[in-house]
Amino acid sequence: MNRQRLLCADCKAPCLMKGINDLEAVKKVEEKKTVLVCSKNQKIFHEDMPVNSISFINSGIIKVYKTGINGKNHIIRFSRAGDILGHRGLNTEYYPVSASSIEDSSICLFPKDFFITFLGNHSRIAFKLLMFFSKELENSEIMQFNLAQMNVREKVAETLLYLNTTFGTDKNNRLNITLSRQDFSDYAGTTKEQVSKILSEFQSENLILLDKKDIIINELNELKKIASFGVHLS
Amino acid sequence: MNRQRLLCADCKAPCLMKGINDLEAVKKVEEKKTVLVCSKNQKIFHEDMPVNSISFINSGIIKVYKTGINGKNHIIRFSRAGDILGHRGLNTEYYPVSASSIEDSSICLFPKDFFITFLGNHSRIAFKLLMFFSKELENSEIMQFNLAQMNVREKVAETLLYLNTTFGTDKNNRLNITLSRQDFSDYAGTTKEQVSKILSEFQSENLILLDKKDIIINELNELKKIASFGVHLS
DNA sequence: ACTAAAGTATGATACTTGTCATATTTTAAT
DNA sequence: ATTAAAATATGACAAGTATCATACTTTAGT
Repeated sequence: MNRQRLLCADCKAPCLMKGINDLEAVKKVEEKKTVLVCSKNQKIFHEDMPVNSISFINSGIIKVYKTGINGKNHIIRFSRAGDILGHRGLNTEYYPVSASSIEDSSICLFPKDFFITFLGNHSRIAFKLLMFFSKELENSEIMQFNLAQMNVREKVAETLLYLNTTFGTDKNNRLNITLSRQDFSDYAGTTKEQVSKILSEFQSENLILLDKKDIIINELNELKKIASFGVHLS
Repeated sequence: MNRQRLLCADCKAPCLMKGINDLEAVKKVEEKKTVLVCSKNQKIFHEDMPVNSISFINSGIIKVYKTGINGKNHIIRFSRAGDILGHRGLNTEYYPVSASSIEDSSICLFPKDFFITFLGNHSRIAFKLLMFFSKELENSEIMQFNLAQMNVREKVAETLLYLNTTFGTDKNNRLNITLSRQDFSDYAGTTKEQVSKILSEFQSENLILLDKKDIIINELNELKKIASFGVHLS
């Protein structure tokens, strides 16, 4: 792991700290930072753990979820480079959700107290964060709507659209994220068997192509039609 | 309507502007305020309307919802005196949700531009707002979880708990809010018929009592048990 | 007080979805 | 390369839920 890459000043991830021209401040931020490098399937934090830091993802993909019964979790979002992590710990002593890596990842941690003080001294960043929260809330409310009103086929189509928008595809329309059926269903709001069935269905309709663990999107517009009445995440 | 009651300085609603000791600022806020008095079932704003103001509810109850198909909406929340309304318009040009009064209500509107400038000049209030958004996000994610994982009986129990916590009851345990079966189901994430059936079921189990449009909560603890595996809104 | 309209309750039915069982494929370790 | 373990696919079935039809109750307007 190249430690050099994780200096705030050179960081390529679009984290919230970005855009501070005050080099003095960047240096202070740098000093307070801890870098966590973790492999696939590591737990970053768990519900009811005390919140000590607010973090930004430097690389990798993290799932944020609530643990349900019988190992059936509900995944709130998949976060990637530049995304903030644990921000909901701002107003609570204990995490209300869990987070695990689904790929090898590196994460920059800032002590919560420092982060809050920093916000107090940088109102532009505080405002940026406020706008970010507002956007997050919008997405969450869209998720509510979709979970409440879509049938399984629509939910699976909508999840494909979400993954396509959030992680994109390579030049061959291959999704830049690989999920287990379980993770897919925990996000979509159904079961792993239903996801298997519907994805096979989509494949037989030539909307997608299943290649090992990868998914290739053939007919984005058709998928959009299927999830058409839903509101889409952005 | 007593216009006097709606002076910011005397306002009893716990709105976000509260707690500013700077009387000069309060006066400025006062000047920018428009008061909207509306009767039951009035639309306050609708999806895709341009956002001109951020508001606080002075009295009454407002439902905030997304319109779905066949008149089946999804209600995001019921807001009451002191709650902020249209705050999601902070980062968007157009409202992502609709809002309607379900009781006679009065609402204080502040121009969006003024509100944003005001936040810039009062970082403590901006921070309060940030914490509020964080809390809202938490509640929304809990809703996601419940919509994804609860069965109908659990959803109905959970909705009763939500109404009980949010609006409370009078001394006879009569809920301080009256909803149509349709609104109830639009919040719970099911149909009006299912709500009728489950509420009847709860009544026959002596957990609640249905009295005209009112609901009397007899066994709060039993309802909590039914929704036990769910995470509860606070 | 009467009447029409709206809202609610409830049973029957059909459809959707989750669960279970099993076969097949993929992955990872030796 | 071989084998065991894990993940996935798929069909059969059961359970849960939505829809529809209809009766009943409540509300609001005359």
